[in-house]
Amino acid sequence: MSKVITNFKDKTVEYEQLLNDFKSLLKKNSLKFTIQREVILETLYNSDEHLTPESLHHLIQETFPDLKTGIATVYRTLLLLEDSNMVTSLSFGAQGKKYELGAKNHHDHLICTECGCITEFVDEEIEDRQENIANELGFKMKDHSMQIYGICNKCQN
Amino acid sequence: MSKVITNFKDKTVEYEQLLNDFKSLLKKNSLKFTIQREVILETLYNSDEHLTPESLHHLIQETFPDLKTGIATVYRTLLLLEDSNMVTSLSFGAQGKKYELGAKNHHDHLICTECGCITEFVDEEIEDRQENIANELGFKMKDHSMQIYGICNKCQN
DNA sequence: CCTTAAATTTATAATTTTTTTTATTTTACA
DNA sequence: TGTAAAATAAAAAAAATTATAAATTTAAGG
Repeated sequence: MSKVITNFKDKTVEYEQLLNDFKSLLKKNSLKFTIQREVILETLYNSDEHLTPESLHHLIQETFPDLKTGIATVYRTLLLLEDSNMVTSLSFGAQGKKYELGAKNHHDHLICTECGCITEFVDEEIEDRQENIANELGFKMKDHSMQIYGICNKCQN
Repeated sequence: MSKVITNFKDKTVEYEQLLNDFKSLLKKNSLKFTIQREVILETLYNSDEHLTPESLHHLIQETFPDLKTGIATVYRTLLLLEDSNMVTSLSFGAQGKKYELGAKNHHDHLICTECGCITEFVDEEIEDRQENIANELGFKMKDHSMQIYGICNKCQN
């Protein structure tokens, strides 16, 4: 049975975990933990939206007006996070590329082509089947993403 | 049972069909059928790659050196084709947005994160389940896309 | 097969997005 | 702390995308 996502986990604990993962990752690659990188991770975590580099940058500037974070740093950090599979990027139709935190919770997307609204869901049957398909084709699965495009309830009226 | 895509259909007949669909679409919207639009459709059809606007433009210039097709026309036409659901755009990981002909044949993607190779497949079970999920959530499904990321057979060695 | 209005095209400019550069600051660690 | 390595901001550069205008092409009717 598929269900719309709701998140019951303790946000604080979950974020600490995520932050630790990030720190380990950096250390492993002799990269440095900076306030900018933390702020980017934290902002991604606290946002329920799917963010473009630009909207993420705006959000950071609003939330942390004192820290002058450059757009280039946002790009660099997103690339880093994406390379290490901590964030995923998606491109929905005509709109540009958007990023979201992968580790936060896995889910797939229902995207309304009319209003652009996004509903997240997870479905065990599909999850299982994907694993099987990868195996069948000699593929070692790491991750996946799925989008269903259509018209949402509201826009059908 | 999922299977890797192989295409047995008569390419010529299939393309004619596609071209007719395109012409109908244009007529319905009082748009004009131009040689540039045909060339773009044809090039998309003949390519097995997933093309960026730029690579599509290059390919067209190589294949039809006499026709000076501008990059802006490629963008405009891709937008038109995308709006009318004849092509789909996808963004795989760090790479930019890529376009492929939707009507050609529907399929999902297995993407190797090591070498970037893409295997296409289709799986009835997943197709059906997606339809059901959309219905369950009051969504009128139009299209979908799915990507499985992992390491391909070759790169596992 | 002409004529004509509407749409499209090219070429170019303008805009937007992304990446690189450089001088300066920050971090990790001895 | 002191220092080397790495990261940052700011600015410039490069790349990608979109808009504009003059010229060309298309579709449709006579």
